[in-house]
Amino acid sequence: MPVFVEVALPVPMRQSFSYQVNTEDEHRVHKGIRVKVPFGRQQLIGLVTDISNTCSLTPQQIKSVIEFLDDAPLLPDSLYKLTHWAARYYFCSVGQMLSQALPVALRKGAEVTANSTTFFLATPDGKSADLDTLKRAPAQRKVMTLFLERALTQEEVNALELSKAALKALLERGWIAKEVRANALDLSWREELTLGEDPHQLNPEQAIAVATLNQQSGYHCTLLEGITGSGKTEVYLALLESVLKKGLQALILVPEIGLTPQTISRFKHRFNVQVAVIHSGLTDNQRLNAWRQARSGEAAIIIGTRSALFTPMPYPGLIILDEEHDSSFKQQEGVGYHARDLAVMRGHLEKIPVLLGSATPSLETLQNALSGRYHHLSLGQRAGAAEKVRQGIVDIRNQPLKNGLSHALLNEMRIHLDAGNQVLLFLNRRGFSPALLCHECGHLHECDRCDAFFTVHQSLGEIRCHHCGNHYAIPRQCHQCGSTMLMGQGVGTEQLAEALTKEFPKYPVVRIDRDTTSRKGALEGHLNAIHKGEYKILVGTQMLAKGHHFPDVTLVGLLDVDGALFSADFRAPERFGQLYTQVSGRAGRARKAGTVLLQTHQCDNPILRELMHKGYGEFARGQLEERKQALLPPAWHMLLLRAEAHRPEDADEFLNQVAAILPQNDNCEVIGPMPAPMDKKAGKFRRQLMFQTKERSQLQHSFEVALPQIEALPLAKKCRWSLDRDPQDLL
DNA sequence: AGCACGCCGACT
DNA sequence: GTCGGCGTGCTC
Repeated sequence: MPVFVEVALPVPMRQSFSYQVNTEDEHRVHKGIRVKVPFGRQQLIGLVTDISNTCSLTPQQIKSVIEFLDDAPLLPDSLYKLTHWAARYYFCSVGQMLSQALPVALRKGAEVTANSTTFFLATPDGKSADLDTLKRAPAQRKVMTLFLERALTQEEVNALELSKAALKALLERGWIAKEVRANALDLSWREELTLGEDPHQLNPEQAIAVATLNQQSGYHCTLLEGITGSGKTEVYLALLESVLKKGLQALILVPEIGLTPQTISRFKHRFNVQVAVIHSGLTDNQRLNAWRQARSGEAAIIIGTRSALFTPMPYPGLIILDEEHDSSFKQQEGVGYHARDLAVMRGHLEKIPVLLGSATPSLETLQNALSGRYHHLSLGQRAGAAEKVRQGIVDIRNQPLKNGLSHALLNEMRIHLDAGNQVLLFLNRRGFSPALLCHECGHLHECDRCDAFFTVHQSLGEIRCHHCGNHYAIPRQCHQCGSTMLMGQGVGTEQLAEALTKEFPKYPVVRIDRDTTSRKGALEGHLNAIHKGEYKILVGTQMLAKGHHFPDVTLVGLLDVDGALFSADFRAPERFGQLYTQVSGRAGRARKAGTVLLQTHQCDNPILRELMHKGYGEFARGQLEERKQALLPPAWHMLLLRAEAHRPEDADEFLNQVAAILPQNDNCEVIGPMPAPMDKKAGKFRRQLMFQTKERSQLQHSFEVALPQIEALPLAKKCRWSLDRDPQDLL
């Protein structure tokens, strides 16, 4: 009987591919192993997802497996299940999901386990050599000094970026030698755990949290809500200790920006165990190495960003996701999976506890905590927002603005700068979409059919409601006061930094945003310069808010509050609340009193009032209620379809046909198609369609039925389209 | 995603 | 005359 296999390949197609297995290879076939197969004119490596004796394709269509790369499944059963679950949830193929989940090196055919490690070590000659003979070769001398301390692996040598030439010279001299040693698996940490430092004394709150969490067994998900500086990390460390003592591994996920050397060393110093670090900056081989350490069980702690979620652990014990509200946990391109949601599912499948930590929890997690699905623990909960900070609102209605800056703010800046302090200005560009605002009276143009604001589409000359699709031409006058001073566009960071340089020539300005920090190490460099006081005025986006401490900053200004509060993006107020809470905790942390100033046209805005006076907790609960009223996530479930075409009609027509396929009733609604807020990008026109349902299962079921029909539409091939389940932003 | 085929503009 | 631009189509 012939044997066929289904293979999940790393190609962006929602399907698997069938191959035949040659008779002599049949004994090598197992689910979950890697195979090399012919694919078009290329050869690819994929994972066997199924084995059967029948195949619906004709013999001419089918090709044979070229090679079997593994003897046993690559992933533990729980991760295999997680991948399948995620593929179904995000409406993609297992192959697409795996291409995110597996280290690139494994997709290129690397061995799963390293059998040997290459070491460089000092030879007896080298040890007895006189270093002074290297006086004229400082590079060699430096390298040699390192090797006299201990042997280094090839990996370490690469990571330290030692001079290749010096290394070669020393090898030729015979002072150091290369040695390949067979790997012995060292799992001693599972038998006896030693601490690198004494644990800190926990305060009563922390102790209660740790005790509560330690009582749990099997799957549990807990939200640890702890204000900035309340010592969440100390709770993590105490928890890790008890998990590691049981001989179990822990996975720690942190936001992209949070994986600093300081964070890593905090964990490394406490426990004498191997820590595998996984982040996007690693080379393919470094990443593979960390993955192997985790998979073998040698690494007791795995710490990483989003993609580290898929790291296998033979002895799983705990998953911690820090700053769970951070949007970097949601993948933005390709399969848009959310590491937080998948971490919870992984905890389920592995039967281990999951801990979500944040000072400003996402509404999704808050809802689960309030409904009892998750446990809820609090640290340092105080009434009101950060008390030590002076909060102020600058009403900028009808005020002359200089590049987005009011007189009041400029004056305050001057006071703080002249006192020798630093000033931090935030421009919340992310999630920015212009509402139509009257600069004279502060009136915001609102949709007559929804409780939502219009979004300005400068290129189309129209204003449009992104909740119902209602649209009009851009009005020339304010509907409330008749003024013609209508604003639709804000200022950018670049323009602002330029203006500030002119306004305060004595005080150097630095701009921190995606553009100025894209180069590797650029952010670190800027931050160091800020700490040294080389810059006095700091201009930036959210990037600056996260986890960085600037002890000399005493004034924080938020300029684009209106944009954040009235964006077409329904998550904008939530994000603003998180940002505001973070920066309030930032200003004047060291002995110096801090001030936070908000510029807004809406100084009576209830959201703003609530946030400033009652703090994030109350604010977030209010927001949750609003989402329920508006049938938005997390109350309802959302799937966003984006389409892009050279001709806007194609994208529109395609989405119209999709809309006709999708069910619409009391529990399901379809909104759009409508232009994406950034409707024209690189000469292509972008349109989007929202599908929302009351129940999660309903979205799953309805769309599983609709998807084959959508793919069969002739227009589906004419435009580039993609799906985003639980979208983070609609922009 | 790759990779090939295919059909139009500025260069040795 | 061709090199190369990227539109379109296919991959078990």
